[in-house]
Amino acid sequence: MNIGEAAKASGVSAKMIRYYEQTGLIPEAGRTAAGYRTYTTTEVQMLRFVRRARDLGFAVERIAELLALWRDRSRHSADVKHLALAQVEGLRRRIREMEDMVATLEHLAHGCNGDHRPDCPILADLEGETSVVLPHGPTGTGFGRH
Amino acid sequence: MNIGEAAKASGVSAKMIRYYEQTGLIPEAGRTAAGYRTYTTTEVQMLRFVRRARDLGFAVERIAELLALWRDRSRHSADVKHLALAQVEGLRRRIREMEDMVATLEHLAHGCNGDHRPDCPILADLEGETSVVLPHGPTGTGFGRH
DNA sequence: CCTTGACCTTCCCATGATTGGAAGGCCTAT
DNA sequence: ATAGGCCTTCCAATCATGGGAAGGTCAAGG
Repeated sequence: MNIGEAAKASGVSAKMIRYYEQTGLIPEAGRTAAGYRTYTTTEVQMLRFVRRARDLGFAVERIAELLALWRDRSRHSADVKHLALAQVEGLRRRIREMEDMVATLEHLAHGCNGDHRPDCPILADLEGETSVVLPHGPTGTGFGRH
Repeated sequence: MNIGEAAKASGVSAKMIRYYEQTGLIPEAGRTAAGYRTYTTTEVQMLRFVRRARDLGFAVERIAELLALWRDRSRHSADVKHLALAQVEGLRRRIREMEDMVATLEHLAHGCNGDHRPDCPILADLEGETSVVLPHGPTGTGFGRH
């Protein structure tokens, strides 16, 4: 299977397959006499693994760790779980940050008439030194506050 | 006021002030005879505006629009409000995507023993073609789910 | 007056993941 | 044999930010 077919079968673009190979995330593919990369179904499976992990928001660096565990048949599932939960933590932190932004923006937008007049508390907040930074309140799971 | 003081007063690093000037987000600063950039309190206020908008997650491109409205004394507050609510939309969409990831990861992690044994449904999911993609519900607001 | 240290200037490079394109080689079907 | 669709490598751009080098400037103190 050449790189185009592997791309279609795995959902990873040919460009990215070469990039992953170049950066060492995946091993170098075999080559035909003409220099074309060839892929086995096992390698396509690995590419799908990478794709799926990306879809779950894992950084490529973490995916390298996941792949190492995947290949290690004497791995401890605790290590895998730890990576997954660390990822959850990171996602939740970013979600919280964005929720704070949403809360602030909605608060400001609520006070804005949204008509033809120029007066606008949103701009007033942005320009002033007394900004309304809404903290994220006691909502949520209470996880990972630090 | 030179760039270092302006940076301290606005919360925008000197590096970023030069970058914003170079990319046209902010106008070119005045210069001393020796070539040092100088900043007035008005310009520092503009930098604070930019800083605050970044804190609310606005892309620099949007901030350019916000600054244009800020400067336009015959603006319509509706335009400002529209930008703010569009930003809320964008944030909510990204939050929803990440919440989907969290839900999937937690689902998978929940099924993982997390002990010394190698068996792990997380890896099984990543490698398989039958992935458990938890969808976010029927296109609601994405609220009230976790 | 000269040195020192803290500032400033421009220029280049790196990040992370991804995409785009150019120039050239290969393969297959007509 | 030629067309077109693949493939190869290399180079550049994205977005916002930081790091650092090489060199000029300024203020304080000896």
